[in-house]
Amino acid sequence: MKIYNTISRKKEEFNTIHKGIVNMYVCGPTTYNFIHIGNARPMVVFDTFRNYLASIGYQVNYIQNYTDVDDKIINKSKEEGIGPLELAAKYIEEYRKDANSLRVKEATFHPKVSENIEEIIEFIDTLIKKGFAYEVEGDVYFDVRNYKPYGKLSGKNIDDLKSGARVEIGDKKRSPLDFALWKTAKEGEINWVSPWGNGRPGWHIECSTMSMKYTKSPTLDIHGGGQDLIFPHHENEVAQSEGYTGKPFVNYWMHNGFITVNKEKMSKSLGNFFLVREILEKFSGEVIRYFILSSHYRNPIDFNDGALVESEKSLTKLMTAYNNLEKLINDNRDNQNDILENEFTKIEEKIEKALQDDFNTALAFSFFFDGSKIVTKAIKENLYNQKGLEKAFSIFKKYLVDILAVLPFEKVEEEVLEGDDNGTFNKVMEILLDVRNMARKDKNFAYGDLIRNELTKLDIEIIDTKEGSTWKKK
RNA sequence: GGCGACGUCGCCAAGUGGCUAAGGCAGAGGUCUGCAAAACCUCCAUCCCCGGUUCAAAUCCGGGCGUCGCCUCCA
Repeated sequence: MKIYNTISRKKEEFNTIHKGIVNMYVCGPTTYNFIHIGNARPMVVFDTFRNYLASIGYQVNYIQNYTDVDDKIINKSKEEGIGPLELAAKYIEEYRKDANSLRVKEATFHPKVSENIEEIIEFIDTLIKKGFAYEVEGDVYFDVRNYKPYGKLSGKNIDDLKSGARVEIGDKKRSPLDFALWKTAKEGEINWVSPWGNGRPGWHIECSTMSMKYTKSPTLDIHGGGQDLIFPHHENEVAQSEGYTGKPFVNYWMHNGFITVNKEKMSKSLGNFFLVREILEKFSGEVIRYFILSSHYRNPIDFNDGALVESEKSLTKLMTAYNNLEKLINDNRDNQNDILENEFTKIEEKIEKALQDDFNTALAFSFFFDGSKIVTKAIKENLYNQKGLEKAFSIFKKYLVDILAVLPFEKVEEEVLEGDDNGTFNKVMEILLDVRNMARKDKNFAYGDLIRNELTKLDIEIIDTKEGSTWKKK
């Protein structure tokens, strides 16, 4: 297994600290809003990696935090007129709904900041005692100058950073690079009692504290997140964690690329984001998941409606093959030909090779398109037997259903036409189709085609199948 | 300005030294269908530019040009 490590900028052979166990931490959401498709990428990507690692025999201890104490939450809670923790709880619920739609499974632990304050205070206190942090008027800052390797993850050096750093008016920090571990509470803000007065944790400290607590280990095997977290968030985590333990914090740093819109980064501050909630109205979660996994996780992907339409079509192709296999699986055909078994043995090897190489999910998918072709051909030409079917089906199931989790899926139902309140329109359409089919039965195709053509002009498509005729809005 | 990533068919996207440069979408042709749709089959690129290393480069090195990200909350 090879994994690209941000800190070395190379693919490295993956070895865990404890044999057979992976301790993996991925930065979770700050829960003050619905999530957008950009937030969905790390969720989907790391969920998939977790599934894969489990499939090759690791016990994966997967931790994802919920940041429920934060400036943005405090501000939003004022707007919505409810308490910050209440607001966070509400959006955690919403987050879980979206995660569920995207087939992202629960982590082993989902620790919250508000439930780990005691540990955070202990962590900060130790940093002060070790000389890595200092207190000023109720605030506590990490002293970057005292942590020499600062910058090793993001490849920056302290002097460059200093010259470009923003100095805020009234800043109490000794150096502009120092970051807050503990913030004094402003009037009326949520706060906890600490040795430095009432306040709350800074942003970075939670990840260090909770990752160590829930893995019971000073060193993580894998720490993941979006590329934009490399600096300063992850850099700061390294500093405070290694300051605290004196041991390496993370063995493999993994960072996913961005989702862009018209080649521009999607972000809340730019306002060019699409909520997962909105997209789910038009496409199923599996389609979104396929869209994300059909590029390598470190590459940028550009989001647009067309891309999802394309993803849906591609996925439909795989779905068709999967359905065909499922239908025939109990056929008990006794045939000497073992083409499916042979081909799918080879396909599985290729898939494994792809996933072993820094989780190349895009490449893995391509083998399923080849596989689908083979399935179709074998069925059509009657060149299959029970063993072959079972082999092919088990490969589809293992990877597409369980690990990549994009099958089975259902297309999101087309909405009924505007202005249709109680199904009247659907009934009218039914009548129209009945009339047309009566005409077709009488071989009066001119009438039938007239109806079809006129409806086509209204963007309504008629589809004839053996079972009957249906329609959909284009 | 500092650091980093990337540039492969009309679009998306694998491939990082050597068989015919994967796969998907779109397009073309065909099978099927009363006609359509769906499904299925077939076809469709020498890799941004220039120079170098090598028996051999999309793949390594140098130089351009271009795109994007981080350096401020952000997945």
